[in-house]
Amino acid sequence: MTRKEQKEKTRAGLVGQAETLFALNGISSTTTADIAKALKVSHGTLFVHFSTREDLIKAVVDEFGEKLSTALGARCSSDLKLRDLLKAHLSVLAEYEDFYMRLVSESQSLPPHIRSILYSMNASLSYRFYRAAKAEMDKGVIKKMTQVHFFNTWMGLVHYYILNRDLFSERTPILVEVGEDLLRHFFHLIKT
Amino acid sequence: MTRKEQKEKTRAGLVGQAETLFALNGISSTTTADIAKALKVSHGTLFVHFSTREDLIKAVVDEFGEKLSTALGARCSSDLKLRDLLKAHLSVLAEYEDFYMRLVSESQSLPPHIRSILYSMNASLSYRFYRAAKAEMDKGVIKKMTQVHFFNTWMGLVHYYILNRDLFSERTPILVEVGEDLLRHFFHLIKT
Amino acid sequence: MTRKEQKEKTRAGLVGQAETLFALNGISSTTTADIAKALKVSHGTLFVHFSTREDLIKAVVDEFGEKLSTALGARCSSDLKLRDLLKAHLSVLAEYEDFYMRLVSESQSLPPHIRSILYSMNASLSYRFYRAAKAEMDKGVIKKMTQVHFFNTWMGLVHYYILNRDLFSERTPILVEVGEDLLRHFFHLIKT
Amino acid sequence: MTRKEQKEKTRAGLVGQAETLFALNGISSTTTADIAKALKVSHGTLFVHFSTREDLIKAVVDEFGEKLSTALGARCSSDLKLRDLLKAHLSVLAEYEDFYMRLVSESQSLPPHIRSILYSMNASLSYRFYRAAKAEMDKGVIKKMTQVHFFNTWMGLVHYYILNRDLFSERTPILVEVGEDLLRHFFHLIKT
DNA sequence: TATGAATGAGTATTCATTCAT
DNA sequence: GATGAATGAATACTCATTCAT
Repeated sequence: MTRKEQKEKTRAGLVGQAETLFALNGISSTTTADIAKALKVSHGTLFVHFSTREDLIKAVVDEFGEKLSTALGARCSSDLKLRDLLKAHLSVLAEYEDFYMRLVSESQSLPPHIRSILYSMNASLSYRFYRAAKAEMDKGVIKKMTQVHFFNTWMGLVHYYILNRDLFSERTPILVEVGEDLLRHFFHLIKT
Repeated sequence: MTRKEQKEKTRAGLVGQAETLFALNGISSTTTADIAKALKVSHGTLFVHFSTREDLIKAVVDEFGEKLSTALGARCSSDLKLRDLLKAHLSVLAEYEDFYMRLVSESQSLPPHIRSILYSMNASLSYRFYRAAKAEMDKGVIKKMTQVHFFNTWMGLVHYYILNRDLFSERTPILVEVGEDLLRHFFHLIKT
Repeated sequence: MTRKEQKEKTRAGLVGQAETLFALNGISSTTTADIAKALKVSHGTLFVHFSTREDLIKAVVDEFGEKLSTALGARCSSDLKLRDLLKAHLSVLAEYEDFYMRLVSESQSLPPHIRSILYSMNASLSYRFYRAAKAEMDKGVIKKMTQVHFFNTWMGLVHYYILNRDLFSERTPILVEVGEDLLRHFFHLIKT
Repeated sequence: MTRKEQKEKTRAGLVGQAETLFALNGISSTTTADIAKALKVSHGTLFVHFSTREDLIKAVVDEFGEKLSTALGARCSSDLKLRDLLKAHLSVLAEYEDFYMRLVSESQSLPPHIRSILYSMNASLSYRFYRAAKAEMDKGVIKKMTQVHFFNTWMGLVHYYILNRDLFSERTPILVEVGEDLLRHFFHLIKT
């Protein structure tokens, strides 16, 4: 039992250190040796747990997806209003902003099966947001638009702030800094 | 003179080949050797013209900024209406979409002084767009908002489509595929 | 007793799996981990039974030598005629041809004390063959020659076919394919 | 010119050192780092000249094939008698015996396109030998047999001595030690 | 005794950069 | 000024072996 626990601990440690270093220096500039060193295990140990660097990256992204979706689930009762839903989204992203930024920024250079994790995270998000938005569209409070348009507008804004954070503030997480403003602007856009 | 011309020609050739390869395979996965080979000059020659790989990247981005701004200037008389201005923007970006996508996507891993070139490209753009937008805001046709908000909304959408192009269409340039739709949606958002 | 039996069983299993994998993929490209995995025991277990990879190889070769010599013994009454003896030799080698090929092929890269096992296998073989051959030499049926010459000629031919089997047939074991022909040719050579 | 010469010199040096080390320690246990070190160039330099370890091995084997065939050509006028032809063969192999032994011994673990170099070396040899042998068969001096049988018998004997040289003498090259004896025995076998 | 997680010294290969010609 | 051979520090990955449980 202790044996399995120890293994899990090391594995989790590797994933954790990887996430930290990825967030700090970027995914592609973090080496497997860096990660092992950060956890103070031998370089070879990393490959006991992940047969490939890519495998480790996948594990990190997978875990990140879980974390994000759990955190979002915890913060959202199902009958949340649109504004609160988006606010929750921002606050969750803010919490993991450093890594999320790297993920969004480097997703192009990640293998497709890893990039697709990001996509599927967003698919369920899009659906949830639109359900809340639809209610308000029907009430005539906000403009009618398709689910894709709605989601792209929101994500476009959020990602733009994240990817260009050094343009907007030196303080981080940027989403805490500009979150209120972003939300207000978004609602200004979509209200009828 | 011929000496200087030759030198300039080689330098320009390197910049050109670099841009092509960056667009094709990404900036970080293009090696200096690839670039020299593409121009059929020796690997060492590249370092006669650029003391560092980073220097070359900077030159490429610089030149790209010029090209973009020239192309935009050529397509825009100063009294253009907002819609035509944005349409022109899209058509210029579409023309250089492959490289622009790499630039946006990898800008995080580029050194700050290169990333800042991107920013300054956008600064003048933002001003121009807002001048045209302001006219329509004053007429009450579109919602009032700050220059920054206006620009971020537009760029957020454009970049989101570019960075996730494989989500929206297999055809490229994506901005030609979805340009009309994007414009329509953007005006739907900002109209009063 | 059960303890000791279990231990012996594991040890034997390791030797068996090793032989199988050596035959299949070659000795030097089979890892200790592969072997343990094939027997479904832990990697560490292997080193409980054999303190070194080399030790295991030695055990495999030892056991193989026994097996070969037993099989040969079973097929040969002591008063066998030369032709039948050689035929028996071929049929025994054919049975274990895959591993035998690896052994002959890689023996140069094996440590001397392992290679010498091969040699001692052959020593008794040589003696046996020569005794049968001597009888026929005395009768004047086959040419007179020394034991070493006789044995080298036979083994040279056999090994040449085995080591270059892909040159002679795609079917395996090669010794079944060409055995008849080989025997006929050998007797053609040695007959007076 | 000096430039090209220098390059060729390094390349040739690498091939030469590789051959030496391959002969000394075996092909598969010689690392690219060993080879570079032996020539006192950096490890990276090796990959300027050979994009792959396999490429280098191929070059070594190719060059070896040339050398062997040249040396054989030099020693053989076309109207040589069989005995002199085989004697020449032995003396050439003796000269390069160490490497030849490794080549024969490890050919099984070499990629097919390299192994095929060995085969094609032998094909022309076989033809040459048989032409000389045929003449003597027609005269009734030696036994009639097919080209393949003739060649296999000879090569089988030669390779057997080479591969098991430590069995026959401590002195090397073994083919010098036992050459006379081998030839005499071979002719004893084939004479009518 | 068996386990299996951890080790660490390799291994081939890459690439921006240098420098003698 | 251009060349291109050489460099060497990295890089991901391998594997026999060890050792605490």
